[in-house]
Amino acid sequence: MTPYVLIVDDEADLLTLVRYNLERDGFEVGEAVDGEEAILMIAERQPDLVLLDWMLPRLSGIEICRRIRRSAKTQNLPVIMLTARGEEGDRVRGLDCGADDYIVKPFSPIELVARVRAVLRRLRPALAAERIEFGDIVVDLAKFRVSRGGEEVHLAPTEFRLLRHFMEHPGRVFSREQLLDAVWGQEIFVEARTVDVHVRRLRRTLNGGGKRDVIRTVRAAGYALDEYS
Amino acid sequence: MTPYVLIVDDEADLLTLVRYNLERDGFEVGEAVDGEEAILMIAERQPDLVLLDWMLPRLSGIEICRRIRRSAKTQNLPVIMLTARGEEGDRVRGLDCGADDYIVKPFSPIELVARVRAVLRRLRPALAAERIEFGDIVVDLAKFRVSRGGEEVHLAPTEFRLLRHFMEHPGRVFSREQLLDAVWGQEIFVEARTVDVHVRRLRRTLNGGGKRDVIRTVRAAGYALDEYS
DNA sequence: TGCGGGTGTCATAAAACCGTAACATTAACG
DNA sequence: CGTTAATGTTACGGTTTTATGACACCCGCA
Repeated sequence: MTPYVLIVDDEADLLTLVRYNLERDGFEVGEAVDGEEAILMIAERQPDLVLLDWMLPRLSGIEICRRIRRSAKTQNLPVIMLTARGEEGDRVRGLDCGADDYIVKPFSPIELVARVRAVLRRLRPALAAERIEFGDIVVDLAKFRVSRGGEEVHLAPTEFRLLRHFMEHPGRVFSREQLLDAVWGQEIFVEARTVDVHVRRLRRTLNGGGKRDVIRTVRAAGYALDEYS
Repeated sequence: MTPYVLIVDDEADLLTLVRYNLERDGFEVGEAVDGEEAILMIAERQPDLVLLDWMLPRLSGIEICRRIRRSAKTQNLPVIMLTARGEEGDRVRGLDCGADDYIVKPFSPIELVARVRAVLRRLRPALAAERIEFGDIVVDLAKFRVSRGGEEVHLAPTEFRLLRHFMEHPGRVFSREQLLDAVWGQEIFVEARTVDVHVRRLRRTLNGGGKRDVIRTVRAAGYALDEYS
């Protein structure tokens, strides 16, 4: 199911940022702050993909990458390198040592997730699910398309993420605060009631034409995708 | 679909160069650094064509080629040999062992791609697609020509590559960063917003005469070829 | 050296989207 | 029923994102 991504970096801020964005996009995330910890964590539980900082204390990113490639168990483990701008010249070396892609810092969250997905799609097609279905609703993550009953509907970005989050956890109830965290972001400060408005908008576009309401309101608790008809 | 080419060479620089040029021209690329790895990779996933260095550690190129020809599964797998200047005398032996073509190093990227295409065209006509169609748009990769509704349109080089990239992944949404990588190249540093301008130019020439816009803007995500009318 | 297409960047216009508050409605509970 | 808290709905100003036009630079070529 949800792919497990290990991120190796010594900057706490970056770890937080990456973790946040990957989790928001439905990945499970592990963290390591240096090369040795990374090696241990990989041995303990093999990730589906490793995000590797170029410059690391103890073991350099390159060295870790080499080790990963050397071990039979992890030979095909997808690796993406993170390099600071100015180290771009090292790109060739990075790819040489067996990385599957590289990302130049600073990067946008969108780019990060896109690349992780791209690499997974290339190397672990089964993991990079690009389509979620629930009843007569289909969300295509690669094409950013949503349809209900075969009919295409247009969602604004926030509605899209909100729906996706619901569809990734069908039936589960989320409080407004949880939704704010998952869909908006943790550092963001918006009124909890704002969620109501977006749920409303989502309902309007999704239930257009008198279709059954797919979002269930749980009084004093939050909202959920409604499992039953 | 996009042909999958396996390069077998022990020089990292050459691998990178070839990969870069093939990918830029719409091929999918796999790499192996020695003969044994090549054999394993071929067994795992059969390529549509193999680029084989003559001089290789472990198993020589010739030996790999023989093995490829010996196995029933890979008997008809197209093979192109790479030979260093001075080894040309070996050409006969190379072709004897069953290679379909050979290229003398150093070679130009253009020559490489041209030969790969030529061999594919001869042996796997269906794969050497030099033409991509999408709706009423036709892109001729060999002639660098584009037409819409039978009418020829002129695209600048960048617009051409941009359109080609979209047409190779119809419907899929690409972020500006992904497009920069795929269309401009990974070493290039240009503003992400520049993509907007080229999309604009592509739209203008492609939609001339009030035709339907074929490029879909996905707010906060990127652009895609629009699949539906 | 002048010309002309091709590119990248910027400034500004236009569009889409978002958050909030205010008011309406509903559900729970006595 | 009546009260109260929670949710639904709407409208609107402000913000973010994209579209567009203009411009300067580069490069190949006459």
